[in-house]
Amino acid sequence: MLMTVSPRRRSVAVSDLDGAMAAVRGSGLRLTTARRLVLEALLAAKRPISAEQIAHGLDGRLPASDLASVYRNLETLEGLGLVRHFHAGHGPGRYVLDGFTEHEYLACESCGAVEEMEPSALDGVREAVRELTGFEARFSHFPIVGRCPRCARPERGRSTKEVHHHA
Amino acid sequence: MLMTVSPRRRSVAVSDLDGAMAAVRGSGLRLTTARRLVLEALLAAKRPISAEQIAHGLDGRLPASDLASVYRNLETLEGLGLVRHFHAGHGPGRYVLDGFTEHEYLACESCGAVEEMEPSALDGVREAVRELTGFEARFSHFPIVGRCPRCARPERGRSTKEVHHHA
DNA sequence: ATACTTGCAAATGATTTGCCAGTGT
DNA sequence: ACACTGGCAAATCATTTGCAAGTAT
Repeated sequence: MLMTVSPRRRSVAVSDLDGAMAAVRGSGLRLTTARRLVLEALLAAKRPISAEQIAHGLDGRLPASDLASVYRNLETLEGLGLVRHFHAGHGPGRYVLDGFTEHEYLACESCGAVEEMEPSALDGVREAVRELTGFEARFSHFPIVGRCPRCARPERGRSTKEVHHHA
Repeated sequence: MLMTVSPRRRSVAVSDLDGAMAAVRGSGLRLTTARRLVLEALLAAKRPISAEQIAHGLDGRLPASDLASVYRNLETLEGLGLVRHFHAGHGPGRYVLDGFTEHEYLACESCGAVEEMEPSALDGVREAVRELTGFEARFSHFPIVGRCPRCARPERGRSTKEVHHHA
C-alpha cells in the first residue's frame, strides 16, 4: 500500500511550481500532467482548498481533472512533504502547498473562517494544554475550533488585524 | 426542517433513564420504543459511542434498531439537550447522554484514546487561545487533538517502552 | 519497454432524506 | 383519529479502490 518514496527531507519550503516539480522529479516519482495540475491549483489558490476544487480546476481557471486522481496525488505529494491538509470542522479536507512549513489553524464554527498561524504562535496554548492535561497538542491536522473574534464579540467592530478567508 | 421543539431548559443533567424519558415526554415529543432504545444504549454504554453501535444494540446486549432512525433520534434528543456528540478525529461521531453537563475532550491521534474533561479544567487553555488569537475556543464538539501522555512520553507511565494500541 | 499513473466505475463509510406504513397520546 | 415516528430503500458527501489503458522516463 505504501509506495516506495524515499523520505527525502528538504530544509526549504517549496512554494513555487518549479521547486515543487523538481522535488517530485527528485523523489523518483513521475511528473505527470495530472500531478502538475494539482500543484498549479494549490499554488494559484494561495489558500487551503478542497480536492474537489482542484479537480474542478478552481472553477475553470485551470483544466479539470479526475477527482480520484487528485486525491491520490494529494496523498503522494503529502508523502513527499510538499502538501499538507487539515480538517476544519465538517466538510471536505483542505489542502495547502507549503512544504514542510507546518502551520496550525483555528476555525470559526459560526462564520467558517479559518485563521492560519505559525506553530510557535500557539506555543502558549500548547503549554497550557500540557500543564493541564499532559497531552501534546497539535493543531495542524485538527484545528482549534471556536468562534473568531468577530463572531464572538460583534460589538467591537473591526479592531483586529487579521485577514480571514472563508470557505 | 426544524421541528417544533420547545427549548426546555433544565438545570440538572439527566443521567438516568426515567429522567430522560420524562424529559422526552415533557417536551411534547413521543416516547417511542426506538427512542427509548437509544437512551438505554447511551446509558448502558456509559461512554461516548457511535450511532452504529447504538443501532447494533451495543453488540447484541440490546435489541437492534434502524440506523437512520438512530441518527434521527440522536438529533432529536440532542435538540432536547439530553444528548451531545463530538468528533474525535476521523471516524463516526461519538454520542453521549449527559444533558447539559457539557464536557470537553482531548483525543490522542496515535492510540485513539479520548479523555473527557470538565470545561472549567480547560479554562487555562481557552484563556491562552483568547490571548494569543482572540478566538473563543470550544473543545466540546471538536476536541483538542494531539498525543496523550503515554504516547508522547513512553519512558514514563507503563514499564515497557512502546507499542500502544486501543480503540 | 516497463513501471508508474491516469481515468472511470464501483465500493466504502458516515449520515441524510423520501416515503409510507405504523403507533403513541 | 391524527400527527408524530419508524423502517427500509435510496440518495449524498467525502474518500478510496480495482483495473484496464495511457505515458513518463
